[in-house]
Amino acid sequence: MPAPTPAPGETKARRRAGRPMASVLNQDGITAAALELVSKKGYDGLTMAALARSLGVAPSALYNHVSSKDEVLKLVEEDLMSKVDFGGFSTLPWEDAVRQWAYSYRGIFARHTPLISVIAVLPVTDAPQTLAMYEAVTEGFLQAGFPEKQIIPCIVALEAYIFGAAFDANAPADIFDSGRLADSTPHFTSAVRSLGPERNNYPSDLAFSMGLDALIAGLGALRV
Amino acid sequence: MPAPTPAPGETKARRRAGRPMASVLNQDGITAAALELVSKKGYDGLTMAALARSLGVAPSALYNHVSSKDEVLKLVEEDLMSKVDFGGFSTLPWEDAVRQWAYSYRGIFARHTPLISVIAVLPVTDAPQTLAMYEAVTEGFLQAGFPEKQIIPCIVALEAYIFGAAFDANAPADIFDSGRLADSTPHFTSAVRSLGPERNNYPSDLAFSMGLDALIAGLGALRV
DNA sequence: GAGATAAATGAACGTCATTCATTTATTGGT
DNA sequence: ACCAATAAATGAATGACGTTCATTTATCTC
Repeated sequence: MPAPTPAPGETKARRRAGRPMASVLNQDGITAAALELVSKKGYDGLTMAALARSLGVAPSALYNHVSSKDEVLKLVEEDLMSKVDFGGFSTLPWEDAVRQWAYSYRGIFARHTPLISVIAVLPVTDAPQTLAMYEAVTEGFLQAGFPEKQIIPCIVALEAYIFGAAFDANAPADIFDSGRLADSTPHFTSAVRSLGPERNNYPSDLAFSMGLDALIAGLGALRV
Repeated sequence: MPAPTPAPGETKARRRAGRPMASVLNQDGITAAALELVSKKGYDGLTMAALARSLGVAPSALYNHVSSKDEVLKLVEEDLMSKVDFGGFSTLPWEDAVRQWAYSYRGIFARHTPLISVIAVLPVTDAPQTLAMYEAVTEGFLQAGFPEKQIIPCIVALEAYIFGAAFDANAPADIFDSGRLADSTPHFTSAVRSLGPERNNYPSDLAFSMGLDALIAGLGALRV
């Protein structure tokens, strides 16, 4: 069968007459509802059915505005990106700006780790908020004196660390409990115990701060 | 109805007689089959049905040996951990050992990113391979002169970076293509272009190397 | 009004992980 | 030899879930 060409001599269908039914739905509303749903029920509660119900609509209606659940996740991601604080890059010394940005970035995505697997592999094309962040960060690096060629690798490295740390922030306090195997891992068990008199003291925040300082110092040395 | 107490005067049911049907299945076999399935079909292809079929068995039979699909993922994770190369910690200078370990760790989990969200939050209790790795790494840090209290935070920071970088390694080459919005992000777009004459040159490996060097230098300064 | 348009509906579908009553195979005790 | 106990394996069923599609509903232009 021949391809269904959309009418010869026309690149697009002519919009001749008629307007649709007044829509209750749009991408902004869907995004807001998805965010509220996630904050109340977590990502397990974010189903197309639940999303539709929270909007007072049938699940299939959503597909007139988003092509898939993955697109909903992309919309949520973009919204979160707009909340990351990169303002320091135009006002603070580079080190402080990076720290502020990294803490804000990690803080936001620590509560949205299921998005990380999506983001980390998602092209920034048509993601205005994400691009706005990258633009501001890039400018900050330029003004701090980084060679242009080093900037993207630096950002990639920092983002990798931030995403990894966001996962960490959700680890349970007893993640390093060696249990029955404590005897066979004496040095590790002792190092864990040394963190505090309380058992199972997971050092997510301390570790983030230490690693971030190391990255800032090491990458900062690339400035000319 | 009263609780079904397992017989008064006995804490456990007496094992009186009888042995089971000869089992074709066990956790090792399930793990091996899961790994092979993943390497051939990816994590989308790892379903309980496909796993059962590759073992010549009904899906429900798996549940006599694992309690859930999540447990299958844990088994796979443990197997992968045993393949991470931490041997340098007993033979190489600390910097080189960390580098070798980090590259090996990232290389393995870059092909298993769906596991990262599970691992990062999974207690190490009863995970012998994982604990063996932590023990060796801890020993390496001790011998290099790190104060005991600093070691776990250092490992946590390095692991966060490694996991984040593993995601990155799977990013498409055009992830930084700003597309139609290139005009509104001039500095960022230029920085991306500066990476090479070819468009869309994603610097995952370069970034990993740079960030790792920074972390090694920064954390290494904590030695006494 | 007539006809075009897009949004919304509700009933499906296919894929999953998981449960459960039942059957099958194996063994030790009598 | 047989019986009782045990655990493995089966197959049918369940309940989510994302998604599709023919149909209906509401709105605007001509």
